[in-house]
Parts: sequence; C-alpha cells; structure tokens
Amino acid sequence: MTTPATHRPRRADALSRERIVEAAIEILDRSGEQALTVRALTSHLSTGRGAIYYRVAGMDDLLAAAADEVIRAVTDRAAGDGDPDSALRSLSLGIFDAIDAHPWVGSQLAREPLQPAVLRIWKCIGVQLWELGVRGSATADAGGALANYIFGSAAQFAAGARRARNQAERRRYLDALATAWTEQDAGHIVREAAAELRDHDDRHQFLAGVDIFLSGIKARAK
Amino acid sequence: MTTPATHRPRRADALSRERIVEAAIEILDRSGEQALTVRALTSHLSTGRGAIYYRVAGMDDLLAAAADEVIRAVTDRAAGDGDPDSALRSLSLGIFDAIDAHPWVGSQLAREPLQPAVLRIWKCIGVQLWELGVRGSATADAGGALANYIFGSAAQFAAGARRARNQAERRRYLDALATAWTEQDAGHIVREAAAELRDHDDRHQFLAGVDIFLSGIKARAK
DNA sequence: ACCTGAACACCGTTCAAGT
DNA sequence: ACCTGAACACCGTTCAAGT
Repeated sequence: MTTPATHRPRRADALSRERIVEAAIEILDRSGEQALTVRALTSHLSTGRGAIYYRVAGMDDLLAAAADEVIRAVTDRAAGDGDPDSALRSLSLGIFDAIDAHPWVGSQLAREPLQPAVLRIWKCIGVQLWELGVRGSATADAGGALANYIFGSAAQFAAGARRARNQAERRRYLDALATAWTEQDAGHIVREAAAELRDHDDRHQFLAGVDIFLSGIKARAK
Repeated sequence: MTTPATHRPRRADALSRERIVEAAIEILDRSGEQALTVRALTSHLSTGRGAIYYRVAGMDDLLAAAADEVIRAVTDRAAGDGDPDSALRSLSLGIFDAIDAHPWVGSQLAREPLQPAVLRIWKCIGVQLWELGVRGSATADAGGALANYIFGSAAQFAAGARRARNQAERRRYLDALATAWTEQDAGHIVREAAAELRDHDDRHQFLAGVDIFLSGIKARAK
C-alpha cells in the first residue's frame, strides 16, 4: 500500500514546451477557444496545474505559441513561390485556409501586434514587396495595408467559422439584417448591398480583397 | 432604526440600458478593457449584480452596445461629406481617432462580425462605394476589403495604444526585433523593412493603406 | 416591473512542499 | 531541476426573495 508506483504515475517522459503547445492546439482545434483552460490542459497532459508555468509564461504566451506553430507552416510553404504576385496570393490563401481549419488562429492574430506569428507574416510580406519593387517608406505602407487587411479578415472569418456549426442561424440573421436595411432605407443602394452581404462567399471575397490591394500597389507605383 | 431610508438608498432614478452602457464606457475609457467587470459596473452604478441582466443580455451585448455608441458618432458625422473619396477617407480617419481615444473599441470591432458597430461601418462604406460607381458583386468585394483593412488596423493600433503608457518598452521591443531580423537575414531587404517598422507613424500609415485600397478599387473599376 | 445579493460554477496564477 | 496540488483572488450568470 505504500509502494510509490500508484494509479497516477509521475510522468515518465519529461514535459516540454513543444508538448504543451501541441496539446493546446489539440484542445483548441477540437473544442474551441474557450475550452483551452489550464485545467483542461493539465488534465489532458495528466500533470499538475503549476507544471505548465515552468515552460510557458502564461495563457497569452501559450496562445501566441500555438498560433505561431500553425502560421509557420504557412509562411514556410509560401517562401519560394515564383513571382511575388502569386507568392502574396498564395500566402494569403494559405492563411485563409489555416484559419478555416483552426478558427482560433484568426482571433489570436488580431489580438497582439508583436506576437511571433504576426511578425512572421509581416516579414514574409516584406520580402515579396521588395521583389515587387516596392522601396523605402512605401514598404511599411503597403505591408501594413496587406497585413492588416489579412488580420481583419482573419478575425471576421474566424468568428464566422466558429458559428458555422449552426449555419442556419447565420443565414437567418443575415436575412433579417437584409430585410431591416431594406425597410430602413428606401434606396436600392442599401438593398443591393444587403443582398450581396447575404450571398457572398468568404473565400472568394477574401481573394478579391487581396487583388484590390495588389492593384492599388501597382497603380501607386507608377 | 427601522426606517426604510438607510445608508444605501434604493435607486431613486430607474436604471436604463443607456445609463448602463454609459457607465460601461466610462470604466472602459478610464481603466481599460479588463477593468470592465460586472462587479465594477454594479458598484459604479450602486446596484445589485443581477440588475444589469434585466436590461442587457450579458457582457458581450454590453461591449457591443458600448462600441456601437462610440462608432455611431463617427458614422453620423461622415455621412454627408462631399465626394465619396474624401467621405471614405474621413470615415476611416474618424474611426482611427475614435480608437485612439477609446482603444477597447479596436479590439471589440474585430471580435464579432454581426455586431451593430460593424454593420454600421459596412453600411456607411457601402453607400459611398455606390456613389463611387461600384456596382453588383464588386460592392461586397470592395466593401469587405476596406472594412476588413479598417478592422485589422483597428485591432493592431488598439493593442499599441493599450501599451502606449510605457512607450519606451515598445520602442525597445521594436529595436530588438529590427536587430534580430538584421542578424538573421544577411540581405538588406529585411534590414530596410525592419527599420521602417521601427520608425513608422501609425496614423500616417493607416491613411496610406486606405489610399492603396481606394486606388485598387478605382483601377479595377475601369 | 424592477431590483437585490447570496449562491453557483467556474477561471488563471502562485507557491510551499515534494521527488 | 522539475513537478504537484492546495490555496488565493478573482470571474460571469442565475435566481429566490424582496419592494
């Protein structure tokens, strides 16, 4: 009865920052953002609550590390992709798809400008803009425009994807909204916009925005 | 000793949704986002915790209502502003300044696509795009591009403004980052971008982004 | 109809104690 | 060096009871 090997064995293999981040991603993917609690994480790793804090500064650090893990895969892939135009497009699409698969990344990207994942994206964009011939202060202007567009879209789509389980509810809401706008404003200006709002495809619209941005860069470069 | 008029008088004036939202804005402005708790709010209004839930669905509803209050002032002002180009520019600037004054609005805008403040901005943009001559599905594409750029920038600047009290820390961080990038990549491509990142002015860069999108929209309209 | 405040079911983080 | 888990100081929300 006093043998030290009991039903709850002390961890055989050592914990590591990587294992913790990996477990966090699993929980986030399976059950969403508000399911990632220290308690859920430590029980998933079958360890004590405090153990995490030995490897990770806190919840913010953990979330940032998890997002960086997902984003790194995207930026690494987009690195050597032919002409800068299509490299920027495929980087954008990669991020979009990553958020589609991991909605929590979308909210996380908008949360903190100096987190690793955000800086990674900035850097990736900066390199391609150079290839595009953008120089000097125009680099920060153009990079900020594209990056912030991506972050804004990411957050909005993430919220949509989070709610996608009951897509019927979303549909109902947008329908109601379109009706409300139509009744409020006599003009067909708003009515048309409301119809578009209801019927658009996220992915297609996201890419259209990237193209608008690229057109803008080139128009101003002349 | 049994008189009902004691040291804690039951509220003389009735609570109202407006009063609650107003109090929430005060707390958010003075002490930031994480200071807005039900406890802080009810003690500020000197009422019981549950009283709020009679007028407001919960914390999400309250935050959305507070943001809408701030944004409405901006969109109302931008409504009749000459040509659509400068109307869109002054709308954007109005939002930027509002976030500068109320950083919590920036984070809130990125949180939920179907909240009143977001829809208000969408609508405002949509009307101006029509004036610009944008029609059909291009409306949603262009509107989404500009709106999501604004939301993304809003969130990033909000985080910056939140941290602005110790601007020295931000400076130090960006310096360190620029150095790290410079050492990591031999090329001056990254070095230049890093320098720009450190020295840029938020407001100016934000406006440059708006112009890039406007240029893009016009280039594609032809 | 509207408000009160105790009760409930949670959080993240710290830290003395263990191995 | 690394882990454990109780303790601490909080949360948002509900709801029976009051006025």
